[in-house]
Amino acid sequence: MKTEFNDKQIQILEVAETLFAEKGFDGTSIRDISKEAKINIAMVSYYFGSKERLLEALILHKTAGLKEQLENLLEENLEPVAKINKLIELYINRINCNRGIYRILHFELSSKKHVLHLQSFSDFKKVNLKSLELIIKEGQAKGVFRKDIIIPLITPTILGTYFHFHMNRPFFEELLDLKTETLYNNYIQNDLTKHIQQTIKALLIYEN
Amino acid sequence: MKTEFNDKQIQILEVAETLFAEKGFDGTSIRDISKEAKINIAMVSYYFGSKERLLEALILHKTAGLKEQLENLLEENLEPVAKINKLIELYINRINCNRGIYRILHFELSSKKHVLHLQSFSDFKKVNLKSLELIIKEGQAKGVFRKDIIIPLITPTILGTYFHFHMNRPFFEELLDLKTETLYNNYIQNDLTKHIQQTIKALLIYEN
DNA sequence: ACAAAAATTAAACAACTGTTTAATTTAAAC
DNA sequence: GTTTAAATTAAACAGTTGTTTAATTTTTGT
Repeated sequence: MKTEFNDKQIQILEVAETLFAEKGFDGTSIRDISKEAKINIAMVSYYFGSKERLLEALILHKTAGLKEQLENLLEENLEPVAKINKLIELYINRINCNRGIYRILHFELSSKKHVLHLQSFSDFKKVNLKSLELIIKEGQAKGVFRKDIIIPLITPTILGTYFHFHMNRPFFEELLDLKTETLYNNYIQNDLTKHIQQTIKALLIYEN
Repeated sequence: MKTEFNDKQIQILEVAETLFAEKGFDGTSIRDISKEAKINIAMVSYYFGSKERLLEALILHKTAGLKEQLENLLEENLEPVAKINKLIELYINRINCNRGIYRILHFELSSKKHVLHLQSFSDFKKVNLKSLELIIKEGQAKGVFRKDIIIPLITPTILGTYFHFHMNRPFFEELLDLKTETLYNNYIQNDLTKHIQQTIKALLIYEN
Protein backbone atom coordinates (compact mmCIF):
# COMPACT_ATOMS: atom_id res chain seq x y z
CA MET A 1 0.00 0.00 0.00
CA LYS A 2 1.63 3.21 -1.19
CA THR A 3 1.03 6.53 0.44
CA GLU A 4 2.37 8.70 -2.32
CA PHE A 5 0.34 11.77 -3.04
CA ASN A 6 1.27 14.67 -5.28
CA ASP A 7 1.33 18.26 -4.10
CA LYS A 8 -2.24 18.98 -5.13
CA GLN A 9 -3.52 15.90 -3.36
CA ILE A 10 -1.67 16.77 -0.19
CA GLN A 11 -3.03 20.30 -0.37
CA ILE A 12 -6.56 18.87 -0.57
CA LEU A 13 -5.86 16.44 2.27
CA GLU A 14 -4.61 19.21 4.52
CA VAL A 15 -7.63 21.40 3.92
CA ALA A 16 -9.90 18.41 4.42
CA GLU A 17 -8.25 17.61 7.73
CA THR A 18 -8.75 21.14 9.01
CA LEU A 19 -12.37 21.32 7.97
CA PHE A 20 -13.25 17.81 9.15
CA ALA A 21 -11.74 18.72 12.50
CA GLU A 22 -13.73 21.93 12.66
CA LYS A 23 -17.09 20.81 11.41
CA GLY A 24 -17.00 17.04 11.35
CA PHE A 25 -17.09 14.71 8.37
CA ASP A 26 -20.82 14.95 7.71
CA GLY A 27 -20.73 18.65 8.49
CA THR A 28 -18.13 19.37 5.83
CA SER A 29 -19.10 19.47 2.16
CA ILE A 30 -16.86 18.90 -0.83
CA ARG A 31 -17.69 22.45 -1.82
CA ASP A 32 -16.34 23.68 1.52
CA ILE A 33 -13.12 21.82 0.86
CA SER A 34 -12.69 22.94 -2.73
CA LYS A 35 -13.49 26.53 -1.81
CA GLU A 36 -10.91 26.56 0.98
CA ALA A 37 -8.33 24.76 -1.14
CA LYS A 38 -9.11 27.01 -4.13
CA ILE A 39 -9.72 24.14 -6.50
CA ASN A 40 -12.64 22.97 -8.57
CA ILE A 41 -15.27 20.75 -6.95
CA ALA A 42 -14.63 17.97 -9.42
CA MET A 43 -10.98 17.68 -8.39
CA VAL A 44 -11.83 15.79 -5.23
CA SER A 45 -13.64 13.10 -7.16
CA TYR A 46 -10.94 13.22 -9.82
CA TYR A 47 -8.12 12.56 -7.39
CA PHE A 48 -9.80 10.46 -4.72
CA GLY A 49 -12.96 9.05 -6.28
CA SER A 50 -15.37 10.08 -3.56
CA LYS A 51 -15.67 11.85 -0.25
CA GLU A 52 -15.38 8.59 1.69
CA ARG A 53 -12.25 7.61 -0.23
CA LEU A 54 -10.82 11.05 0.44
CA LEU A 55 -11.24 10.30 4.12
CA GLU A 56 -9.55 6.94 3.74
CA ALA A 57 -6.64 8.58 1.97
CA LEU A 58 -6.45 11.11 4.80
CA ILE A 59 -6.34 8.36 7.41
CA LEU A 60 -3.62 6.54 5.51
CA HIS A 61 -1.64 9.73 5.05
CA LYS A 62 -1.81 10.67 8.71
CA THR A 63 -1.27 7.34 10.44
CA ALA A 64 1.73 6.41 8.36
CA GLY A 65 4.92 6.08 10.33
CA LEU A 66 3.50 5.37 13.78
CA LYS A 67 4.21 1.66 13.47
CA GLU A 68 7.91 2.27 12.97
CA GLN A 69 7.99 4.74 15.85
CA LEU A 70 6.52 2.09 18.13
CA GLU A 71 8.95 -0.56 16.95
CA ASN A 72 11.87 1.76 17.65
CA LEU A 73 10.57 2.40 21.14
CA LEU A 74 10.26 -1.32 21.84
CA GLU A 75 13.92 -1.84 20.97
CA GLU A 76 15.12 0.85 23.36
CA ASN A 77 16.81 -0.25 26.56
CA LEU A 78 14.70 1.46 29.22
CA GLU A 79 13.16 0.74 32.61
CA PRO A 80 9.53 -0.44 32.33
CA VAL A 81 8.12 2.76 33.84
CA ALA A 82 10.29 4.96 31.65
CA LYS A 83 9.23 2.99 28.61
CA ILE A 84 5.54 3.37 29.42
CA ASN A 85 6.06 7.06 30.03
CA LYS A 86 7.75 7.44 26.69
CA LEU A 87 4.96 5.52 25.01
CA ILE A 88 2.37 7.84 26.53
CA GLU A 89 4.35 10.89 25.51
CA LEU A 90 4.66 9.55 21.98
CA TYR A 91 0.93 8.83 21.76
CA ILE A 92 -0.24 12.15 23.14
CA ASN A 93 2.19 14.14 21.08
CA ARG A 94 1.32 12.34 17.89
CA ILE A 95 -2.40 12.53 18.41
CA ASN A 96 -2.20 16.13 19.49
CA CYS A 97 -0.45 16.98 16.24
CA ASN A 98 -3.11 15.17 14.25
CA ARG A 99 -6.13 16.01 16.36
CA GLY A 100 -8.56 16.35 13.51
CA ILE A 101 -8.07 13.01 11.91
CA TYR A 102 -7.80 11.04 15.14
CA ARG A 103 -11.01 12.53 16.42
CA ILE A 104 -12.77 11.41 13.28
CA LEU A 105 -11.11 8.01 13.46
CA HIS A 106 -12.04 7.27 17.03
CA PHE A 107 -15.38 8.98 17.42
CA GLU A 108 -17.14 10.12 14.30
CA LEU A 109 -16.52 6.88 12.46
CA SER A 110 -17.76 4.79 15.33
CA SER A 111 -21.30 5.58 14.26
CA LYS A 112 -22.98 2.86 12.28
CA LYS A 113 -23.61 5.09 9.30
CA HIS A 114 -20.11 4.72 7.97
CA VAL A 115 -19.51 1.03 7.53
CA LEU A 116 -15.84 1.81 7.14
CA HIS A 117 -14.56 -1.26 5.39
CA LEU A 118 -11.23 0.11 6.49
CA GLN A 119 -9.72 -3.08 7.80
CA SER A 120 -6.42 -1.25 7.98
CA PHE A 121 -7.74 0.83 10.88
CA SER A 122 -8.59 -2.20 12.96
CA ASP A 123 -5.17 -3.65 12.21
CA PHE A 124 -3.66 -0.33 13.21
CA LYS A 125 -5.30 -0.55 16.63
CA LYS A 126 -4.19 -4.14 17.06
CA VAL A 127 -0.58 -3.26 16.32
CA ASN A 128 -0.75 -0.50 18.93
CA LEU A 129 -2.22 -2.85 21.50
CA LYS A 130 0.45 -5.44 20.78
CA SER A 131 3.21 -2.92 21.46
CA LEU A 132 1.65 -1.89 24.74
CA GLU A 133 1.24 -5.52 25.72
CA LEU A 134 4.91 -6.24 25.09
CA ILE A 135 6.02 -3.35 27.28
CA ILE A 136 3.71 -4.24 30.14
CA LYS A 137 4.58 -7.94 30.08
CA GLU A 138 8.24 -6.96 30.14
CA GLY A 139 7.55 -4.91 33.26
CA GLN A 140 5.60 -7.76 34.82
CA ALA A 141 8.41 -10.19 34.12
CA LYS A 142 10.80 -7.85 35.88
CA GLY A 143 8.45 -7.77 38.87
CA VAL A 144 7.81 -4.05 38.58
CA PHE A 145 4.19 -4.13 37.38
CA ARG A 146 1.30 -5.92 39.03
CA LYS A 147 -0.08 -8.88 37.15
CA ASP A 148 -3.86 -8.46 37.40
CA ILE A 149 -4.02 -5.62 34.88
CA ILE A 150 -6.50 -5.74 32.00
CA ILE A 151 -4.12 -4.54 29.34
CA PRO A 152 -6.68 -3.67 26.62
CA LEU A 153 -8.25 -1.16 29.02
CA ILE A 154 -5.03 0.83 29.39
CA THR A 155 -5.33 2.38 25.95
CA PRO A 156 -8.84 3.75 26.60
CA THR A 157 -7.52 5.40 29.75
CA ILE A 158 -4.54 6.98 28.01
CA LEU A 159 -6.27 8.12 24.85
CA GLY A 160 -9.67 8.66 26.41
CA THR A 161 -8.26 11.10 28.94
CA TYR A 162 -6.65 13.10 26.18
CA PHE A 163 -9.69 13.07 23.93
CA HIS A 164 -12.12 13.97 26.64
CA PHE A 165 -9.94 16.88 27.59
CA HIS A 166 -9.60 18.06 24.03
CA MET A 167 -13.25 17.51 23.10
CA ASN A 168 -14.21 19.76 25.99
CA ARG A 169 -11.54 22.27 25.16
CA PRO A 170 -13.67 25.42 25.59
CA PHE A 171 -14.62 24.30 29.08
CA PHE A 172 -11.06 23.63 30.17
CA GLU A 173 -9.75 26.73 28.45
CA GLU A 174 -11.94 28.81 30.71
CA LEU A 175 -11.42 26.70 33.81
CA LEU A 176 -7.63 26.50 33.59
CA ASP A 177 -7.07 29.88 31.98
CA LEU A 178 -5.56 28.60 28.73
CA LYS A 179 -6.42 31.58 26.59
CA THR A 180 -3.93 31.12 23.77
CA GLU A 181 -3.15 28.20 21.50
CA THR A 182 0.37 28.07 22.93
CA LEU A 183 -0.85 27.93 26.52
CA TYR A 184 -3.28 25.18 25.60
CA ASN A 185 -0.68 23.10 23.78
CA ASN A 186 1.85 23.55 26.56
CA TYR A 187 -0.69 22.37 29.09
CA ILE A 188 -1.27 19.20 27.09
CA GLN A 189 2.41 18.52 26.55
CA ASN A 190 3.28 19.11 30.19
CA ASP A 191 0.48 18.87 32.74
CA LEU A 192 -1.93 16.58 30.93
CA THR A 193 0.76 14.21 29.71
CA LYS A 194 2.20 14.09 33.21
CA HIS A 195 -1.22 13.41 34.68
CA ILE A 196 -1.73 10.48 32.35
CA GLN A 197 1.74 9.10 33.03
CA GLN A 198 1.16 9.42 36.76
CA THR A 199 -2.21 7.70 36.46
CA ILE A 200 -0.94 4.75 34.46
CA LYS A 201 2.12 4.35 36.63
CA ALA A 202 -0.04 4.29 39.77
CA LEU A 203 -2.38 1.79 38.18
CA LEU A 204 0.45 -0.51 37.15
CA ILE A 205 2.35 -0.39 40.44
CA TYR A 206 -0.04 0.34 43.32
CA GLU A 207 -0.92 -2.74 45.36
CA ASN A 208 -4.17 -3.46 47.25
CA MET B 1 -36.54 25.91 33.55
CA LYS B 2 -39.23 23.30 33.15
CA THR B 3 -38.60 19.95 31.57
CA GLU B 4 -42.17 19.00 30.93
CA PHE B 5 -42.82 17.36 27.61
CA ASN B 6 -45.98 15.70 26.46
CA ASP B 7 -46.12 12.13 25.19
CA LYS B 8 -45.66 13.07 21.57
CA GLN B 9 -42.65 15.21 22.37
CA ILE B 10 -41.08 12.47 24.42
CA GLN B 11 -41.70 10.02 21.61
CA ILE B 12 -39.88 12.34 19.23
CA LEU B 13 -37.05 12.86 21.71
CA GLU B 14 -36.56 9.13 22.12
CA VAL B 15 -36.41 8.49 18.41
CA ALA B 16 -34.07 11.44 18.00
CA GLU B 17 -31.77 10.07 20.66
CA THR B 18 -31.56 6.69 19.00
CA LEU B 19 -30.89 8.11 15.55
CA PHE B 20 -28.42 10.75 16.73
CA ALA B 21 -26.56 7.99 18.53
CA GLU B 22 -26.53 5.82 15.43
CA LYS B 23 -25.75 8.33 12.74
CA GLY B 24 -24.69 11.49 14.52
CA PHE B 25 -26.43 14.84 14.67
CA ASP B 26 -25.44 16.05 11.21
CA GLY B 27 -25.95 12.57 9.82
CA THR B 28 -29.57 12.42 10.95
CA SER B 29 -32.25 14.33 9.07
CA ILE B 30 -35.56 15.53 10.40
CA ARG B 31 -37.16 13.28 7.84
CA ASP B 32 -35.31 10.29 9.32
CA ILE B 33 -36.70 11.18 12.71
CA SER B 34 -40.27 11.77 11.58
CA LYS B 35 -40.24 8.58 9.53
CA GLU B 36 -39.05 6.50 12.47
CA ALA B 37 -41.43 8.22 14.89
CA LYS B 38 -44.27 7.95 12.37
CA ILE B 39 -45.13 11.63 12.49
CA ASN B 40 -45.21 14.45 9.98
CA ILE B 41 -42.01 16.33 9.21
CA ALA B 42 -43.50 19.60 10.35
CA MET B 43 -44.16 18.29 13.85
CA VAL B 44 -40.54 18.67 14.86
CA SER B 45 -40.52 22.35 14.02
CA TYR B 46 -43.99 22.67 15.52
CA TYR B 47 -42.98 21.24 18.86
CA PHE B 48 -39.35 22.27 19.15
CA GLY B 49 -38.83 25.12 16.71
CA SER B 50 -35.81 23.72 14.92
CA LYS B 51 -33.44 20.78 14.77
CA GLU B 52 -30.94 22.54 17.02
CA ARG B 53 -33.60 23.32 19.59
CA LEU B 54 -34.74 19.70 19.44
CA LEU B 55 -31.24 18.74 20.46
CA GLU B 56 -31.28 21.24 23.29
CA ALA B 57 -34.56 19.81 24.53
CA LEU B 58 -33.05 16.33 24.34
CA ILE B 59 -30.05 17.40 26.40
CA LEU B 60 -32.30 18.98 29.00
CA HIS B 61 -34.53 15.93 29.09
CA LYS B 62 -31.66 13.51 29.55
CA THR B 63 -29.45 15.37 32.00
CA ALA B 64 -32.28 16.19 34.36
CA GLY B 65 -31.94 14.58 37.76
CA LEU B 66 -28.19 14.04 37.85
CA LYS B 67 -27.64 17.09 40.01
CA GLU B 68 -29.88 15.71 42.77
CA GLN B 69 -28.24 12.30 42.51
CA LEU B 70 -24.86 13.91 43.10
CA GLU B 71 -26.12 15.94 46.04
CA ASN B 72 -27.51 12.82 47.65
CA LEU B 73 -24.19 11.07 47.23
CA LEU B 74 -22.33 13.96 48.85
CA GLU B 75 -24.53 13.69 51.94
CA GLU B 76 -23.85 10.00 52.42
CA ASN B 77 -21.55 8.96 55.20
CA LEU B 78 -18.90 6.93 53.40
CA GLU B 79 -15.16 6.46 53.39
CA PRO B 80 -13.41 8.65 50.76
CA VAL B 81 -12.48 5.72 48.55
CA ALA B 82 -15.97 4.22 48.77
CA LYS B 83 -17.47 7.57 47.90
CA ILE B 84 -15.28 7.99 44.86
CA ASN B 85 -16.09 4.45 43.78
CA LYS B 86 -19.78 5.15 44.09
CA LEU B 87 -19.39 8.37 42.14
CA ILE B 88 -17.66 6.52 39.33
CA GLU B 89 -20.32 3.83 39.33
CA LEU B 90 -23.04 6.47 39.20
CA TYR B 91 -21.34 8.28 36.33
CA ILE B 92 -20.67 5.23 34.20
CA ASN B 93 -24.09 3.75 34.79
CA ARG B 94 -25.84 6.98 33.97
CA ILE B 95 -23.81 7.71 30.89
CA ASN B 96 -24.08 4.13 29.73
CA CYS B 97 -27.86 4.40 29.92
CA ASN B 98 -27.81 7.62 27.92
CA ARG B 99 -24.97 6.84 25.57
CA GLY B 100 -26.38 8.61 22.58
CA ILE B 101 -26.92 11.99 24.05
CA TYR B 102 -23.72 12.05 26.06
CA ARG B 103 -21.69 11.18 23.04
CA ILE B 104 -23.22 14.08 21.18
CA LEU B 105 -22.77 16.36 24.17
CA HIS B 106 -19.12 15.61 24.72
CA PHE B 107 -17.87 14.99 21.23
CA GLU B 108 -20.03 16.00 18.34
CA LEU B 109 -20.88 19.36 19.80
CA SER B 110 -17.29 20.20 20.50
CA SER B 111 -16.88 21.08 16.85
CA LYS B 112 -16.94 24.77 16.12
CA LYS B 113 -19.88 24.49 13.76
CA HIS B 114 -22.42 24.32 16.54
CA VAL B 115 -21.91 27.43 18.58
CA LEU B 116 -24.10 25.86 21.25
CA HIS B 117 -25.24 28.85 23.20
CA LEU B 118 -26.22 26.21 25.70
CA GLN B 119 -24.85 27.84 28.82
CA SER B 120 -26.71 25.23 30.82
CA PHE B 121 -24.33 22.56 29.59
CA SER B 122 -21.27 24.41 30.81
CA ASP B 123 -23.00 24.94 34.16
CA PHE B 124 -23.81 21.25 34.22
CA LYS B 125 -20.14 20.37 33.88
CA LYS B 126 -19.18 22.85 36.57
CA VAL B 127 -21.65 21.34 39.02
CA ASN B 128 -20.20 17.90 38.34
CA LEU B 129 -16.68 19.14 38.90
CA LYS B 130 -17.68 20.84 42.12
CA SER B 131 -19.07 17.58 43.51
CA LEU B 132 -15.92 15.70 42.63
CA GLU B 133 -13.82 18.43 44.20
CA LEU B 134 -15.74 18.19 47.46
CA ILE B 135 -15.27 14.45 47.70
CA ILE B 136 -11.57 14.60 46.95
CA LYS B 137 -10.88 17.46 49.35
CA GLU B 138 -12.74 15.52 52.02
CA GLY B 139 -10.42 12.58 51.36
CA GLN B 140 -7.39 14.86 51.44
CA ALA B 141 -8.48 16.35 54.75
CA LYS B 142 -8.75 12.87 56.19
CA GLY B 143 -5.23 12.16 55.01
CA VAL B 144 -6.32 9.38 52.67
CA PHE B 145 -5.70 11.06 49.31
CA ARG B 146 -2.51 12.68 48.15
CA LYS B 147 -2.57 16.42 47.80
CA ASP B 148 -0.84 17.10 44.50
CA ILE B 149 -3.73 15.91 42.36
CA ILE B 150 -5.03 18.07 39.53
CA ILE B 151 -8.70 17.56 40.24
CA PRO B 152 -10.14 18.83 36.92
CA LEU B 153 -8.17 16.11 35.12
CA ILE B 154 -9.88 13.30 37.05
CA THR B 155 -13.12 13.65 35.11
CA PRO B 156 -11.45 13.26 31.71
CA THR B 157 -9.84 10.07 32.95
CA ILE B 158 -13.11 8.63 34.26
CA LEU B 159 -15.37 9.64 31.41
CA GLY B 160 -12.71 9.49 28.73
CA THR B 161 -11.93 5.87 29.50
CA TYR B 162 -15.57 4.95 29.21
CA PHE B 163 -16.12 6.92 26.02
CA HIS B 164 -13.03 5.68 24.29
CA PHE B 165 -14.06 2.14 25.07
CA HIS B 166 -17.58 2.68 23.83
CA MET B 167 -16.60 4.66 20.76
CA ASN B 168 -14.40 1.77 19.71
CA ARG B 169 -17.03 -0.77 20.60
CA PRO B 170 -16.67 -2.97 17.50
CA PHE B 171 -12.97 -3.32 18.16
CA PHE B 172 -13.41 -4.35 21.79
CA GLU B 173 -16.38 -6.55 20.99
CA GLU B 174 -14.13 -8.64 18.83
CA LEU B 175 -11.10 -8.45 21.09
CA LEU B 176 -12.90 -9.33 24.32
CA ASP B 177 -15.53 -11.61 22.81
CA LEU B 178 -18.54 -9.49 23.76
CA LYS B 179 -20.87 -10.78 21.10
CA THR B 180 -24.22 -9.84 22.64
CA GLU B 181 -25.62 -6.59 23.98
CA THR B 182 -25.90 -8.20 27.41
CA LEU B 183 -22.30 -9.35 27.45
CA TYR B 184 -21.18 -5.90 26.39
CA ASN B 185 -23.23 -4.10 29.02
CA ASN B 186 -22.14 -6.52 31.73
CA TYR B 187 -18.52 -5.92 30.82
CA ILE B 188 -19.00 -2.19 31.22
CA GLN B 189 -20.87 -2.47 34.49
CA ASN B 190 -18.36 -4.89 35.97
CA ASP B 191 -14.90 -5.00 34.43
CA LEU B 192 -14.68 -1.54 32.92
CA THR B 193 -16.17 0.20 35.95
CA LYS B 194 -13.82 -1.73 38.20
CA HIS B 195 -10.87 -0.80 36.01
CA ILE B 196 -11.73 2.87 36.27
CA GLN B 197 -12.27 2.68 40.02
CA GLN B 198 -8.96 0.89 40.41
CA THR B 199 -7.23 3.47 38.26
CA ILE B 200 -8.59 6.48 40.13
CA LYS B 201 -7.96 4.91 43.51
CA ALA B 202 -4.36 4.18 42.58
CA LEU B 203 -3.91 7.70 41.29
CA LEU B 204 -5.34 9.25 44.45
CA ILE B 205 -3.43 7.09 46.91
CA TYR B 206 -0.20 5.86 45.38
CA GLU B 207 2.86 7.71 46.69
CA ASN B 208 6.30 8.13 45.17
C1' DA C 1 -73.86 22.10 19.62
C1' DC C 2 -70.72 25.58 18.83
C1' DA C 3 -66.60 28.27 18.90
C1' DA C 4 -61.61 28.50 19.95
C1' DA C 5 -57.41 26.26 20.30
C1' DA C 6 -54.30 22.68 19.30
C1' DA C 7 -52.62 19.14 16.42
C1' DT C 8 -51.68 17.27 12.01
C1' DT C 9 -51.12 17.19 7.18
C1' DA C 10 -49.30 17.59 2.24
C1' DA C 11 -46.96 20.63 -0.46
C1' DA C 12 -43.77 23.88 -1.59
C1' DC C 13 -39.58 26.59 -0.61
C1' DA C 14 -34.83 27.66 -1.61
C1' DA C 15 -30.47 26.04 -0.47
C1' DC C 16 -27.24 22.45 -0.31
C1' DT C 17 -25.56 17.55 -1.02
C1' DG C 18 -22.00 14.22 -3.67
C1' DT C 19 -21.08 12.98 -8.17
C1' DT C 20 -20.74 13.02 -13.29
C1' DT C 21 -20.42 14.93 -17.78
C1' DA C 22 -18.37 16.92 -21.63
C1' DA C 23 -15.62 20.68 -23.06
C1' DT C 24 -11.38 23.10 -22.48
C1' DT C 25 -6.79 24.13 -21.05
C1' DT C 26 -2.19 22.71 -19.75
C1' DA C 27 1.73 19.65 -19.75
C1' DA C 28 4.51 15.71 -21.49
C1' DA C 29 6.26 12.68 -25.00
C1' DC C 30 8.04 11.94 -29.26
C1' DG D 1 5.24 20.99 -34.04
C1' DT D 2 2.14 17.52 -33.51
C1' DT D 3 0.04 13.98 -30.77
C1' DT D 4 -1.26 12.03 -26.49
C1' DA D 5 -2.17 12.27 -21.78
C1' DA D 6 -3.18 14.82 -17.60
C1' DA D 7 -5.32 18.54 -15.30
C1' DT D 8 -8.95 21.78 -14.78
C1' DT D 9 -13.26 23.86 -15.59
C1' DA D 10 -18.38 25.19 -15.59
C1' DA D 11 -22.58 23.15 -15.81
C1' DA D 12 -25.87 19.94 -14.89
C1' DC D 13 -27.60 15.90 -12.39
C1' DA D 14 -30.86 13.90 -9.18
C1' DG D 15 -31.39 13.80 -4.11
C1' DT D 16 -31.57 15.60 0.25
C1' DT D 17 -31.54 19.26 3.60
C1' DG D 18 -34.26 22.30 7.36
C1' DT D 19 -38.08 25.14 7.46
C1' DT D 20 -42.53 27.41 6.35
C1' DT D 21 -47.09 27.80 4.57
C1' DA D 22 -51.82 27.29 4.37
C1' DA D 23 -55.41 24.06 4.64
C1' DT D 24 -57.55 20.51 7.32
C1' DT D 25 -58.60 17.60 11.11
C1' DT D 26 -58.94 16.76 15.99
C1' DT D 27 -59.45 18.13 20.63
C1' DT D 28 -60.95 21.20 24.21
C1' DG D 29 -63.82 24.48 26.80
C1' DT D 30 -68.25 26.29 27.39
